Amino acid sequence: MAVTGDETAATGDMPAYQIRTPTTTLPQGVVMAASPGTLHSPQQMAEEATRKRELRLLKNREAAKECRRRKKEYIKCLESRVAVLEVQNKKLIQELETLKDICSSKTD
DNA sequence: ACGCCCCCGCGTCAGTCAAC
DNA sequence: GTTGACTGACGCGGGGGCGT
Repeated sequence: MAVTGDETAATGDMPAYQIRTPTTTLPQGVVMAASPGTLHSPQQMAEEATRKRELRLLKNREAAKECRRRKKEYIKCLESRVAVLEVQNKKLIQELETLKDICSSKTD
């Protein structure tokens, strides 16, 4: 089989594109937050909240892109597997017909 | 040229899950 | 309980095909 066949190997009921691998890398240019103990004024708190939100959106944006890429790959993989199985099915049907012919000619 | 429809990719939100 | 990663769902905008 040309397909990897690992879509159910690791997690049972989870599609391959859903298998979660830990990612700790941040997008370029992202700076981690200052520790909460260093914050003082309400303005600083608000700026920190805004910065955190922007960071979260940025990361989620990247995660969504990656998620869609994996999903497309997964679907592509399934489609090629379908193609392989269809060819295999045709061959088996053909073989069955041949065997039927042989059997019927013998009983005649 | 124009409107309409369909498809695709994107950004965002909300919910879930696992790790801590 | 909190946090971060992941993903389904939703809405939006752009591009292409098609009929008028």
